[in-house]
Amino acid sequence: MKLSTKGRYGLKAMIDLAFHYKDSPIPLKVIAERQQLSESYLEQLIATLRKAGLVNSIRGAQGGYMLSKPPDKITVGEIIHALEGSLAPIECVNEDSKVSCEKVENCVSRIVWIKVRDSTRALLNSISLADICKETELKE
Amino acid sequence: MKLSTKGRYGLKAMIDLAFHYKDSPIPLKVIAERQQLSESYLEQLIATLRKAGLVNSIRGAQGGYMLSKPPDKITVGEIIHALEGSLAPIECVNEDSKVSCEKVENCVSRIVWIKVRDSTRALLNSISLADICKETELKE
DNA sequence: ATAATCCCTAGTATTATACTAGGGATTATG
DNA sequence: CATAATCCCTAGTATAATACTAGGGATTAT
Repeated sequence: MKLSTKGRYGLKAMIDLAFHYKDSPIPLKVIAERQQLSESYLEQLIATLRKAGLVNSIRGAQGGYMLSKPPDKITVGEIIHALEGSLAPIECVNEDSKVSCEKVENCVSRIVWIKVRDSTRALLNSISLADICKETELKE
Repeated sequence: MKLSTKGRYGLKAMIDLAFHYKDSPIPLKVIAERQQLSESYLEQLIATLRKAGLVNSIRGAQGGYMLSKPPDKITVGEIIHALEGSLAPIECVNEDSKVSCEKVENCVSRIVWIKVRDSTRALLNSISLADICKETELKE
């Protein structure tokens, strides 16, 4: 039940962008330094986020990345879904996938995994980047 | 965020044992056949469950396994914890582990993972094997 | 005595993760 | 217009985890 570094690092990068939402485009190099992540690895993660429409990029000198929407319009759920795929804890309750198990109808444990999927999804969808920024500022 | 086969198969085996709680010791071979799982792999999983005190075993002919407590006293949370370890989605919010991140104090995303851990834990601890048996019977 | 069972350890194929490396395309700036 | 700063893309690779298989020993009902 572990999240991979894709989700972890990607979320960190997004939170970094949210904190600097007003500044404009932040080069990946800066994010990588601030969050202590490998730049070339982060490049791959942010490519995924860009394709999912969560960040915009500006190429060339003075370019960089920025959120595609204000921080209160982007949820952790969207970010994790883009990076890690479905939140389904097992394949047979993954709606994104076509693979379905023939035993679905009488699978005894299926009920449990649907509940886990839905509860995690509801929780992550309820937290926006703005919420995280707010909570973090309060602590300081 | 996927569960491994350890958790999935192990839970299936436990549910199987719960359904046959009144019958006496069920040999692993029978569980493996009913649940369509590899017997020797299941052997390793049930060893973990036994060490965690969730099942008892009887050796020799006519032996087998049985739940150590009635199905309403065993939760899915206990089973998954035994098989998969902590439910913490990332290491730094895993209380079982000694490894701690020095950046804990000002880690922006930590808050999120603590919430995920706690919500999943609460959910899984609230579901007992008896609950699953009940729900499954209702469907039939 | 035998067969049915649990119990234990070691090995192994496959896959996923977490990167690194290298080079091409675009654009602001002097 | 040259250059440096940036994004963009693909391919490779080391490590670790997963999901098993295999083989044999210990125990006990019949």
